[in-house]
Amino acid sequence: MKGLTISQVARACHVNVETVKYYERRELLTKPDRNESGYRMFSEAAVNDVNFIKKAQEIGFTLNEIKHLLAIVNQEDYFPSKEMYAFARRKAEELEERINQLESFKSLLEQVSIIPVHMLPLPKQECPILKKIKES
Amino acid sequence: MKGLTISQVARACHVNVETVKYYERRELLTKPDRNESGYRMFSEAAVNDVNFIKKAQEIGFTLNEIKHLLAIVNQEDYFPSKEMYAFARRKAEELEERINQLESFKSLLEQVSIIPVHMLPLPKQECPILKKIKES
DNA sequence: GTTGACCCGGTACCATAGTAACGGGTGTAT
DNA sequence: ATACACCCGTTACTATGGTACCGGGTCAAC
Repeated sequence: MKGLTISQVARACHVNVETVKYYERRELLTKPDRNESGYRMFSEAAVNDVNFIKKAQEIGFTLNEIKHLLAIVNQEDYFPSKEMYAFARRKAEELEERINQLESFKSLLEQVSIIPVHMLPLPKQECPILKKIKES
Repeated sequence: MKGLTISQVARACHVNVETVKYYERRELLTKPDRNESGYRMFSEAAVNDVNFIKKAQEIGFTLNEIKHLLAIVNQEDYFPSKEMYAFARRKAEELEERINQLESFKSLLEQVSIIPVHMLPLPKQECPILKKIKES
């Protein structure tokens, strides 16, 4: 019964041992095999799973959403369901909105961050950063 | 001593009374005046402040960042400092990265969400959504 | 045979951003 | 005068995503 110990998985994924345990508790990772001493022995797949979780998080999925994704993925004879496509459309719309919001604020930040220093000080009520936040 | 009660402020800003108290505790709102009975009496400015906080949150500032912003704003003779411009540039760069990340994922979601249903099922290992997350 | 690095489960703790509930006071309308 | 909506401060609780610590077991090297 060979495999990776929890700290090997953690190191491979640049996460904490406790985080791997946590994902197992949250049922994002399936219960690994145990050796004679009760040590978790993970397959290589677990490394992929953890990396997957971390990437999905960066994109903005919550752990619950990721669990949902993984549940779909881990079905036997999986194929992308209507559910999955609906989920994709919903997420795309969410992202659209979010991107527009960030874009408009980003361009504001860019504008204000190139105001030459010799033009300072500006009166308080004209601070473009704060003005923009108020309008947004 | 007139002004707005906490629930008037809360209603005007579409937030919970507890949230206003919470912002006061977190020192995002300055301590309001009190009437004879110890009731908070807020100025109209408090409504603007809460709205400001909510908008800044949507953009992605944390309450601590917002507190920092407000501290700068509330200085007498405020003018946009080098600090503020540096902050703007830093935030703009962060947003740039974040936007690119979201953009690439959004376009992927859009692509996959229009795959005609009659083309299903796809084999598991080709699910474009999950593939993309793995690559991202 | 003991040191040091690892493992176990369990529990407690952290930050963030609130929300809910407590017991008791206030204010107004009927 | 009593109902009802509001206010007070304090404390506890929620969810999310972890981290840290505990006492004790395991294992490989020296």
